[in-house]
Amino acid sequence: MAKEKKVEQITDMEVDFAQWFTDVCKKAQLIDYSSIKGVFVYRPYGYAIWENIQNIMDKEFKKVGVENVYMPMLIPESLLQKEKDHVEGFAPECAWVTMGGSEKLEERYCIRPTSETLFCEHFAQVIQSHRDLPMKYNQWCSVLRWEKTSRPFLRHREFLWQEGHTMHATAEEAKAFTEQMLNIYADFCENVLAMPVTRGQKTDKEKFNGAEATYTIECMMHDRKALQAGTSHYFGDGFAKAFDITFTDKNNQRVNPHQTSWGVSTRLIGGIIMTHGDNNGLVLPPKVAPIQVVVLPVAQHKPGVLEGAENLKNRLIAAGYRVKMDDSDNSMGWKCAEYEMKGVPLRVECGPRDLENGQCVLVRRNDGVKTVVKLEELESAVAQQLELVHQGMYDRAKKNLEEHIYEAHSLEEAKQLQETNGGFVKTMWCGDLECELKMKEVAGMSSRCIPFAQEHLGDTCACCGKPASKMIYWGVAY
RNA sequence: CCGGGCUUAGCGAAGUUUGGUAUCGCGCUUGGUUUGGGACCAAGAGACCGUGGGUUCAAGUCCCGCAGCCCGGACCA
Repeated sequence: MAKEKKVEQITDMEVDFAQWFTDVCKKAQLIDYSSIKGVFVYRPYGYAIWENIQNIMDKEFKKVGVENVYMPMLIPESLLQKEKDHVEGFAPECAWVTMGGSEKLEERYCIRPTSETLFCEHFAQVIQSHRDLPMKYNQWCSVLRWEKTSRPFLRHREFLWQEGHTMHATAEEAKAFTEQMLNIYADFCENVLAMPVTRGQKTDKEKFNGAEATYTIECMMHDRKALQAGTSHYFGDGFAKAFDITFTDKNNQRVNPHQTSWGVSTRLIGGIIMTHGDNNGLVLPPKVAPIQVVVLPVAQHKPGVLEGAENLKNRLIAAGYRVKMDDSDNSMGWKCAEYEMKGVPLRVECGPRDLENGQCVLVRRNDGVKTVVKLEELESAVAQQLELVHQGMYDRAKKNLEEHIYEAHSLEEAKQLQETNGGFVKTMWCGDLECELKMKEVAGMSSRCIPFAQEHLGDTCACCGKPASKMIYWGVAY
């Protein structure tokens, strides 16, 4: 049976989840290590996933009026230091350019860890009037943060991302836009990546340096650890004041605009791997899979088989799918295992017996289910099966998320639940940093978010017993 | 950044204790037989043993530094 068959060379996830993850990244040819710690090579198959993410997401950005720009990679130290909280947060992990050719530079330049300061410098130049607002910019680029530990996709020193930066005339409009972008991320994760998310707000401890509020989408991986998949920040006018960004409003008053920023990174690919993968390898969501359908001719030396398979391939390409046909000399078993490891959502098998009967066999990657279809119904059957793959993946991930959210009313109970089950532990929380630190110390969990969908679990904080009105999710995070 | 383990062909390993001709499996190349779940036979190619020093007649093996990888911890929007 397809489902039980194991791909050799990949460590079982039940044995060692971290090793399984590394094996999948390497064997599915997503990524390669370079000679510098934390700096990775994105191989064609891995980069293609990112390109598909970019294409789909970029269209969503443009629907809400966002324009793409490109900012410099270098930030002068003096510019970086203009906003106090911001520089304090990022200084420890900045990398610096100190030499230009053989000359020592007068001022050192930081390689961007994020580009708020560059955008602000530019906004100060180009914003004059309320008629210039809102200004909604985004850039696709890489950033550099000198992390102490690194893992493929989850924590790189250099990683690919997009960072959106917008300026608005009023606080209300900026706040609303912050939430709108978070919802775009959340919908993208669910509808495109089949990854269910929890939407909520970060605590002050976890929020972005310099932000007034940070909103987040949190996902649960197959090993029940949490992954922050995207964030959207409301800045108020803090940066605008620090960078002297002003505009003349309708009443001819000079005032500061209100700002947002929001980003997702190639960490999303890590999320895909750990949400959907299994012991046979990668399982890719159909909408971003570099190969959506692989056509495998069976007994291809027999007359007519190769032509028949080629015909199916061409029809699917014409129908708009990303298709590959493998007519190499490798055995059928080898090919099946290969494309399972690479997570191709749908396999089309086409052999002499199938062609005689005017049919082919579709096999879903996520659950191994085989469907025999008439050749004339190929296009509609593929569309239907890909939809079922997406839905099956989403349902499984949703079940994993929902079944591993536990309710606790004390630190001890939270610790117990985390140790036995993993997942999210939800409690009431008074809002004090002390209690957040205590939870980390006692139960090893950080706060993940204060969900928008609040529940009333009681009247007192699970950590200190004082009155509490907020419900919060805790978890062990990547 | 702290502690532990590791680095030998594209991949996975043996060889390191006791210094003395670099070994095995998979993969790769060529030819042939195969092909409905990782096929088989035959002949080949492929390694400055992570890197820089040192000890020695002689270093994959012993000593010192550095880099990278993995596992914990701390740190991390």
